[in-house]
Order: sequence, then structure tokens, then C-alpha cells
Amino acid sequence: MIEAIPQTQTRADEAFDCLQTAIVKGELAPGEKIGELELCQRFQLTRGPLREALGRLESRGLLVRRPHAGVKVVSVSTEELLELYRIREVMEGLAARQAAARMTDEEVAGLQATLDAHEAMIEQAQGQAYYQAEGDYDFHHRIATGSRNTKLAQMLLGDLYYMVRMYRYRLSTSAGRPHRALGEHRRIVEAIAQRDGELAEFLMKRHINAARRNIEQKIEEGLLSF
Amino acid sequence: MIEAIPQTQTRADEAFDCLQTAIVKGELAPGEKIGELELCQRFQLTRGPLREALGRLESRGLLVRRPHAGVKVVSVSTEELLELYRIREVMEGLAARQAAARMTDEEVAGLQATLDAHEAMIEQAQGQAYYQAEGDYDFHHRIATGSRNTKLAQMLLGDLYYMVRMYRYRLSTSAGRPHRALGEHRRIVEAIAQRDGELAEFLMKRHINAARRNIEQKIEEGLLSF
DNA sequence: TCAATCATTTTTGTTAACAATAAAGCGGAT
DNA sequence: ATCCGCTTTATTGTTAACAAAAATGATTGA
Repeated sequence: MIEAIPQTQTRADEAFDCLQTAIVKGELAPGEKIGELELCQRFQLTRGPLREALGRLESRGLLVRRPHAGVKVVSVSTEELLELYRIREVMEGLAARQAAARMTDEEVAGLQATLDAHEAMIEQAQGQAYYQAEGDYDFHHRIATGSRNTKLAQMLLGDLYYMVRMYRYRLSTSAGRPHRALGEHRRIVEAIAQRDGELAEFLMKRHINAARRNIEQKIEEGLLSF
Repeated sequence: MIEAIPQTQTRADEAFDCLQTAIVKGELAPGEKIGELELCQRFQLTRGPLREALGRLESRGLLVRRPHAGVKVVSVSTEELLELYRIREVMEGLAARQAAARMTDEEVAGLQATLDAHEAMIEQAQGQAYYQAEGDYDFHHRIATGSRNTKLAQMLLGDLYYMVRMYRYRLSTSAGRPHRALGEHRRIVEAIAQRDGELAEFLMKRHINAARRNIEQKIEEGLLSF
């Protein structure tokens, strides 16, 4: 009974994780036709589990698959990234509202703690992009789970966030504006702590809206062209 | 070139479709442990494609799968159905807003035509539940695609609507209130036709909110207990 | 020289046999 | 009699061989 969790990770699960991170990190070029055999020897597995993983990834929209024509990673555009942010705006607004009503006090405290850690990280490391992104991801992750809305959390954590991260890697869009984002995060947590769901929703929507406009601006400046 | 679309439907696709409809229609009981072999001979296919389809369905949250323990259809609760409507409210609100800005005039005309057909159907058939549900589905379907937001449409059409239909079958929740819903639909289309995105979003949110409260009321009356 | 058709070859889709794991049933001991 | 442990068994996970389809390349005709 040393093993508390049996959790026999199946090969298909491994394949799914490996491929997902590989796609998100851009190690697999978009549009590139990629063979199953190649993937097999690359990730050290056989075609059965691989195909199962491919099916899951296709279902999630990370790659497209034409019968007998192979798989290729989805092509991405800046327009689609902006559309993703529009979806995030309404969904995470809902998540914040429900989180304000349903999060336990302990969860709220944990949320504040992550913000403190995040602030220290920014000051110390001058806002290194990686930790910045990681902190941001942690924040939104906690609120999504805090909503206690199973399907909502599933859609955000399982679909949208992976998509956003993929686009960000592809377009090398660092989150930018670390201090300002942190301030917005603080206000959102404040509203949640006061159990003010409407305010939390409003602030979260404005927060994501600002992030989207920030990307739009960069595009106009030609910094994100590709 | 008689064949415009090659579309070699693969067996895994067939399996996916068959299983999805079977789950949605409630032909597979929730919680029931169901063997792969049983599914194979039931749908006349082998385990390879079947497993691929199972992976996709698991990824979409229609069934859960524990390693070596088999698959079972997700259990559902009225609370989760209400949560689905909360998600629909914000997502379809967004869809309506974007549809107002992006739908072509032809699409708007088509939307109005479906509403006319729907109205005729209701008067003639005294609002038979099936056609009622079908018309409702068609309406929301058109707006989702009309938003021109690829991921949004994918999430609504590929995930949420199947979920909602499954819950409705399980809880035998007929949509109810056909005339009132039709009127709400008309107002939404009106707003879209006038390219008033904000109004369309507001009306759509209120429409879905009303549907949710209708279900809540039925639950309180004990009509939906199970 | 270019185009079109046919054969080759690669790659995907499918199937069936094999291995591993967990559930279930049986037996013994307390 | 009940509980614990072991063995059995059935089901899942995996692998490799097989079949089919499409892309590629060469050859032949115009």
C-alpha cells in the first residue's frame, strides 16, 4: 500500500500528453504533414495507442486529420487568437462570478497567496516572461476550478487554455504588461473575497478584454505579423 | 468529378457517431458498466476503431473510462444541467452578438424562414415536443455558425448541444413553453437583422436564462425529480 | 517537351492474436 | 460465520501483421 494512487497511466494517455505539449510548444510545425510512423518512433510507442491519442487531439481541435491523408497540426491566425479571447472573456467572467459565490475561504486565501508569490517573482526577476505566464495561468486555473462548474472548468482547462498557450507560443506573444495585469488580478480577488460576484465578473471581463486589446495593438504595430 | 466530396467515412467515425447518438438518446444507461466486446457486436465493428471512438467520447466528457475497469456513461444530475444553461447563456450571448455583426443577409433571411416554418409547425401540430425541440436546435445552430467564430461554434455544436440533448433525454425535459420561446426567437432575429449586436446578446441571454428558470421551476414542483 | 496513365511504394485503416491488469470467486484460517 | 488472501477468469491494453487507399514516380504517347 505504498501506492496510494493506482492510476495505471495508459500508453494512450502518455501519447496524448506528449503530443499535446509538443503541439502547444510548437515542436510540431503547423500545416506540416506528419506521419504516424514518425510519431511512433519519436515518442517510443506503437500505432494503436497513438491513433487513440490522435483521435482525442482531433476532437479537441488541436490537429486535423483527413482519411488516408495523414494528420497535420492546425494552422493558426491572429484573428483566431482574438476570437479565443472573446470566448475567454464571457466564460471566465462567468467563472469569476460563480467562484465568488462558491469558493471556500481557504481557496480564496490560496488565491491571494499565489498573487503574493507572483508579485515577488515579478519584482525579483524583472517580470521574466516564463514565470509571468506561469503565474497568470495558475491564477486563471484556480478561478476556473473554484467556479465548481464541472463543464465550465473542463472547457476552460481542457480546451481553451491549451489553445491559447499554443497560439502564444506560435506567435511568440509574451503576456506583456505584468504589473498592470497583477493589479487587475488583485482587484478580482478582492471582489471574490467580498463575495461580490457581479463585480468579479465585470473585472474579469475587463481584464481579459484589456489583454485582447493589447494583442490587437501589437498586431497593428506589426510586432506580431507572421 | 461526380464525387465532389471524397469523404471516406472511416469506421472510427461511424463508431463515434453511433455511440454518440446512442448515449444522447439514453440507449446506454448512465453508470452502467459496458464492455467493449458487447459494443463491438452491437455496432458491428472491431475493437481498434471502437477504442479510438471511445477516446474521443471520453475527451468530450460523454463517458468516463478507468484503466482496466471499463467505460461507463456519465451520470447526470439536474444541477449539472442548470450549470450547462449558465454556460450557454454567456456563450450564446456572445454568438448572437457576433452573428449580428457577421451574418450575411441571406443567412438572416434563412433564419427568419426557419422561424416561419417553426411557427407553422407549432400551430399545426399543437407544439409536438419533437418538432419543437428540432426547431429550437436549428435556430441555435444557425446562430452559432453565423458567429463566424470557429472555436465558439465548435464548442457549442460539438460539445454543449450534445450534452444538453443528453440531459434532456435523460430527464425527459421537453422544452416546454413553445409559443413564448418562439416570440423570444423572433425578437432575437429582429435584433440581428437590424445589426444590433448588443441587443441580440441581451435578448439571447435572457432567452436562455428564462429556459433555465423554467427547468428550475419544474424541479421545484417535483416534476423532474429522479 | 509536356501530359496523362499506369505501376510502385509509402502510408493509413483494419483486424486478430497476445499480454497484463483488475475484478470476481473460492478456500482456509481465525 | 466472517474476513482475509489467493487463484482464476474475464476484460482491457498492446502489439504486430494484413489490407486498402492515396501519393509518387516513371514510362509512353502526342
